[in-house]
Amino acid sequence: MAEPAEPGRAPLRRDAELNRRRLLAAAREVFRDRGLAATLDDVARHAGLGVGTAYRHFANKEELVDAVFEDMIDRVEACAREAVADPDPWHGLAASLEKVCELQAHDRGLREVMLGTGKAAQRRALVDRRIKPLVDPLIDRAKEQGALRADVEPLDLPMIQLMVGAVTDQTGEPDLWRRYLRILLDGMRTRPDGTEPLPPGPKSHPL
Amino acid sequence: MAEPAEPGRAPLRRDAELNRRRLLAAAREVFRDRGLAATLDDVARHAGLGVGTAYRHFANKEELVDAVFEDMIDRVEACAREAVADPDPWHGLAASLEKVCELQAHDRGLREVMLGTGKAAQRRALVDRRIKPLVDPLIDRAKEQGALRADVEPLDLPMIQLMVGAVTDQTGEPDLWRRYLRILLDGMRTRPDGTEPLPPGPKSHPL
DNA sequence: TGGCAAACGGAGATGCTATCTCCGCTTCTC
DNA sequence: GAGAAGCGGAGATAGCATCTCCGTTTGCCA
Repeated sequence: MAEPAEPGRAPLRRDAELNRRRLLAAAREVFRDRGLAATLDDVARHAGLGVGTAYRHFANKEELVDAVFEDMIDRVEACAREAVADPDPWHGLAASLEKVCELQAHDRGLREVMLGTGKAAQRRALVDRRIKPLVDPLIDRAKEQGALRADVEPLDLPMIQLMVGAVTDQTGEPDLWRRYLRILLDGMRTRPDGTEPLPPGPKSHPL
Repeated sequence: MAEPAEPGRAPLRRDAELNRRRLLAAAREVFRDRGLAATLDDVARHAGLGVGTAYRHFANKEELVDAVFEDMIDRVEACAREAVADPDPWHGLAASLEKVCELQAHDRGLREVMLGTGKAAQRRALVDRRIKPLVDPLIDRAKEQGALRADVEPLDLPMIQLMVGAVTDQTGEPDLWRRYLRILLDGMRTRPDGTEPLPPGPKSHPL
């Protein structure tokens, strides 16, 4: 009567269902450590299964990436919500960026989804649609508070992520990003001594 | 008697010498526009020559990249020297970064050499060895001047370039980098209201 | 428990792309 | 004008990722 697996799919044999989960778990690890360029063969081996099995469950790699990516969206959104709840807008904004950057720093696959081109860009757009409504008001509040310089725009935030992600990608140092995020945050705070206005921001969506 | 071409190489037939130059010029353009991933075949076609000719002049792509890269070093160093001559240390430092970032922004091949891994990293190290002695004193002077925050380190500069390069790479917008370089520079200036100290910098050379 | 459908495994077919070679033909040079 | 130097570009070679096929194993239910 009950459906142990997702609905809309004919129920799998017990071993098949187990293997499906194994594949998803393996994919999460492999994508996290080696990025989206990993092959389905890699994932299958890491799950202790044959390639054929992988291809029975997922028609191709994209499908598997999509499946894994569901998780990522939730984790990213959770970060944003948590940070948005902060009563101090500036602190909330900074914390929000820090959270997301931290997620990215530990997960190469996530970085590639958040910063990449092609399919990755479409996925990233999906996150944006869920995150933007949460974070945009935070930006306004931080400006009213006088902490965030007035010429910062919402689209600057993904660019910050991009830059910070590049640091981790290139160096492999797991915590170095914190230093440069701090510099960027300090650069976005209003200064008592004023600043020249920022050069123009992204024309449309930057990624 | 005179050697019209570089010394140390048996003189080439006139047409061969011309083709060699054509190849170098084509390589500069192709690498600039399409990055180092372009093939020797691409370069040859762009030069209006056959692949065979390309391989007679350069044993492989690496050799060609090295040849083209000589130019790049000189241009980058020229930037640095020009900016170092600035009497105002902070302004000189900022201008120096801006110059290099501008070069990078117009040249995908240069970006890949400056920011890439593998062979590219070794080449980039070569630039560093020539640039660092010029720029390091500038950092010290800018700190003494009180404009640059004291916890900035020399190795932060290549990281800035990295981040700024990532902006251009991802967006393709040719001037967007200016905005984020400005934010980074503002983040590196000392603030009248003080700042928390920066998280630790790169352990060794970051790239 | 027997038997059959479902699922598995993994070698290898397929397709793609980049690197580099080879040799008949062309162009310079003396 | 003859011999050497250089050219062109088809195609050999190699590497790699995707996905298929089918003989074998496993779970399921009567």
